[in-house]
Amino acid sequence: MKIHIYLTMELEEAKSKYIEAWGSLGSSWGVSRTMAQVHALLMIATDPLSTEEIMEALKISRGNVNMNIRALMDWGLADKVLVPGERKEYFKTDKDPMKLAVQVAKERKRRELEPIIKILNEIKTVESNSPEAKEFKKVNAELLQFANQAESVINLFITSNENWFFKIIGKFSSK
Amino acid sequence: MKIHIYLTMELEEAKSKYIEAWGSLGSSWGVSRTMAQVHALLMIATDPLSTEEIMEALKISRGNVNMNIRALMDWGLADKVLVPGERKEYFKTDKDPMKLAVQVAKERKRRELEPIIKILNEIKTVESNSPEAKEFKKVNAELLQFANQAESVINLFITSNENWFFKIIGKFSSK
DNA sequence: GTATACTTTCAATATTTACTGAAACTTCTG
DNA sequence: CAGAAGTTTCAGTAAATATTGAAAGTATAC
Repeated sequence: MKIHIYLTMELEEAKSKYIEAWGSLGSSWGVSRTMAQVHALLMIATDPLSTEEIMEALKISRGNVNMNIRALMDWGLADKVLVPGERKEYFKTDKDPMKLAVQVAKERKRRELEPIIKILNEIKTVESNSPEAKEFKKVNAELLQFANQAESVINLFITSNENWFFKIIGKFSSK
Repeated sequence: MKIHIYLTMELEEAKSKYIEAWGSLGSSWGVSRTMAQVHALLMIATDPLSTEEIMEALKISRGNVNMNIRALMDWGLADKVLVPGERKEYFKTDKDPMKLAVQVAKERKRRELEPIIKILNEIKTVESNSPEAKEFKKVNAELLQFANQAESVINLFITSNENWFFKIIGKFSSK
């Protein structure tokens, strides 16, 4: 029995670490800390969780859980699960990191990359007679080219199912 | 003359748009808005700029310029330029977007990906007798594998010079 | 050495962003 | 339809982050 308790503690500690790490990483994939923590919690939960369970696990308010769950659903990172006979709503997330990554790539492309490509294309039309303007256009064109290349990499990543993407990369990186 | 003025205005407008867009994109590559704006300004400047010029262009304080320039140098995104006979310091950035991207990838790998890989490896050692712990370990292992794959993609990108990376991708994405 | 021309630092402040909690709203159930 | 069980909203507040500006620090020139 003693051993059992010890193991449970260990697991709990590992879980907190996991949630904490995921939370602090959150800002790097363009997501708030709490949103990432809720996501982490869903990642490691064996079953879908209710609002109450999330509240308790992360010590955050009902409103906060609701807002962040909604944001996660908006990103396509969490789903509502309805248990027959139950009135409460439960939430789950896909546990496959690859699917998560594809989803994040998709959303960020739409939210960040596409708007800047649009602006760079608009700027392309600026008149350029002065040397200063010429230089500016050149920098702009290079950045636009780069952004387009980045977009095609992301598209490749999004459309490639499973880890086909990584297999390709693996082949080349060993050279 | 009238035309000249018009063209100048156009260019100035394009420049502001560029700086603004780059600034709002900033947060997505893990950099503050002002830091990204300073960077944008250096990107489109024909010559290295002094602290005063940056202050004036972006309407920000001396201390703010100093801090953000330092952060950019810390990221390897800006360099000090000393003009012989001049006491003032000037700053420039590399105008090649590919070099910028490599630099950002390098820094973010170090600051974000590596720490989480470290934590995931630590967590891997948790004892797992209960089914719950087994499930947790499985999720953890999958994420670790994914993180390692991501790291090798980034490494490939960092070590590949010029757009060798994109040439490879291009070959496959056309399939 | 000291006057000058700058750069750096940092406490105070402003701005932005996230969180709470309670009230309003929406089902469902008998 | 009334009440119960649950969800959503949002004004107020708390926390985190960024910015200023002035004082302290540094280097150069004379």
